[in-house]
Amino acid sequence: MDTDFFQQVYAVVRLIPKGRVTSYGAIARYLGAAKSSRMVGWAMNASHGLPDVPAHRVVNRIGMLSGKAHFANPFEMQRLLELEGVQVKEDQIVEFHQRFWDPQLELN
DNA sequence: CCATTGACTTAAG
DNA sequence: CCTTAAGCCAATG
Repeated sequence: MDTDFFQQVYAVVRLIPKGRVTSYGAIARYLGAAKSSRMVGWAMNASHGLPDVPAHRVVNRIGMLSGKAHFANPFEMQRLLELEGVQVKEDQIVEFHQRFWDPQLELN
């Protein structure tokens, strides 16, 4: 389980800076599985109960809160984001292009 | 074992 | 940005 794909996803998600967000595809690309963005989503689905995996900082490529329905309640994801200073309007992250954090570029 | 599903992405129109 | 279509692959039925 050490080099599990899921574990790698969690490792990257934990590195997302507060107030920044990234996409499933960006994470998948960073892990060398560019075409497996869906599996990143699966990993997040399994991340429930893990101590510090900020799943709310991971959205789809246009900054929409596609995973909000999978939280305890659909408002939790938006609430957590706004708590970190990320503004959300109509289930979409405001100024998404600015807020976007690409592990491939920023983590290096 | 085959079929369907899905917290996705890209390309084309 | 919307729609349609196709690719992707683990999990589930």
